[in-house]
Amino acid sequence: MGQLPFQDILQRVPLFAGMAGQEISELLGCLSAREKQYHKNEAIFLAGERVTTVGIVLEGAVQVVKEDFLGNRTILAKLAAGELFAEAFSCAGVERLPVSVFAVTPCTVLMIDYRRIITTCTSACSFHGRLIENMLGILAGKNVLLSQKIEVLSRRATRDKLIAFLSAQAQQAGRRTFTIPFNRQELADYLCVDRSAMSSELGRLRDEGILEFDRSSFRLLAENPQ
Amino acid sequence: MGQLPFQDILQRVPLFAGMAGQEISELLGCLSAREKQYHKNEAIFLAGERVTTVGIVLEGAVQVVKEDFLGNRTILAKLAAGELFAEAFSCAGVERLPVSVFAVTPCTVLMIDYRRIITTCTSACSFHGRLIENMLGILAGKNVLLSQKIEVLSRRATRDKLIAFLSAQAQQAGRRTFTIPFNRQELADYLCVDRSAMSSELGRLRDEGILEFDRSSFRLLAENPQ
DNA sequence: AATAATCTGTTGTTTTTCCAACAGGAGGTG
DNA sequence: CACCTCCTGTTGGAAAAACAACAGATTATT
Repeated sequence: MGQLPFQDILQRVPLFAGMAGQEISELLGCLSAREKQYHKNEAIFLAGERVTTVGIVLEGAVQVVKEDFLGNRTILAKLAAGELFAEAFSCAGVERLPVSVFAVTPCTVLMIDYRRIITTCTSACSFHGRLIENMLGILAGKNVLLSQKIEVLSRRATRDKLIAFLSAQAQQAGRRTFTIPFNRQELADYLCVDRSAMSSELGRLRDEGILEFDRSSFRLLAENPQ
Repeated sequence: MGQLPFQDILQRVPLFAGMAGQEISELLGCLSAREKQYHKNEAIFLAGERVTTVGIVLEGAVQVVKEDFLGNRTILAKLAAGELFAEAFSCAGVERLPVSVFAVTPCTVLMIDYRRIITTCTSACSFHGRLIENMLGILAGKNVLLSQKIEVLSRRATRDKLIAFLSAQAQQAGRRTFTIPFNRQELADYLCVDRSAMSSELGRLRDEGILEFDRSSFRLLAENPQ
């Protein structure tokens, strides 16, 4: 690897949190990490393949895409430099990749074999432990976010989705007044409901004295019975 | 620890996959795992606490519960012997537990400190590596399942939820004919829709020649354009 | 075999959501 | 300031889902 060409990016990758540039460089050698180039629109992974590698975008952007049996394509995520992909599938050892990954621009990707990550090398590389810890933390953190979203999406009514979401936000903030990281359209997308219907429902909740809001700042009013 | 009292259960815990009883016993010592007893209805973890331990149910059953700011309680999961809990929150290092865990029957729980898991002991215990690998696999597997569910729940219409779910099932089975692990009510619960409305929608899809079904076995018919 | 319990599909009514369209307000720019 | 764009709230009609209730099948139980 020698001089790290993407040092600035690599240092911001959560997988390498807590490591300095030189340490990352050593680690990458120990992991036999390989840089790969892709043309625009080229497939990085195709659904159905068996993958055992974790990908890190170093340059450009990639898209994670799912196709249903009717041929409908859904873009599940768009990843920029520094972001990880295929990590869950690799670590879980799924037989067939249920999604495809494409380069949306010409891009450079760092590929690391999952088995290299979990196999602690007895030799020098002292940061392997930290790597595994980071990986565990990343997967667990994603888990928490996904569970949180499912909890919200499990509510059938828009009203209940809003209450579930806002409750969670308040709980996270630790107080009844808080701001959300979404505008109305983004919130509607997150809740998977229609923006205008959601807006009406927010108005109704306000009229009923359950909450107050102004733009992205909210305040829950209903008294907790306990 | 000496003679493992819950050996049969421990051997079925995914976290200890690939280890024999004696090996698990050694490992538990190295991890300083502690058995704890709880009375019926006793709180094991309370929302708001900071947890750094992974729990494993050895005896009895526990419930994971979430409460929103209106005081509505939702049972997120009911866990039986052999099942893990709080692992994602511990590994992710969340500051405040967003859920509570209660004993629904008198029960015995094995508590393992997360930091003990990630810190490989240099000494004897050769299965520590496997433990970490298992943990990674568990978190990643859950990740895949949660993502799959979100993908389905993100569809607004019941029809689209059904197609997304059945497509995923077919893809997993590797063929167009497959059986699902749910009856109608369970499927409706998974999709978070009304059973009768879902049933009607299934009928409509059948009438339109998109799928065939009998009980829990399905067959997707629409020709894939590619 | 008879009975009970569960599961599934169907239907009509009520409620909710979606959709499209518009208007007021905030913020940015020339 | 005038103009533009983006964001938010509102409304009315169309569509979909929820709900309740029931009947025929299937499965389990006695």
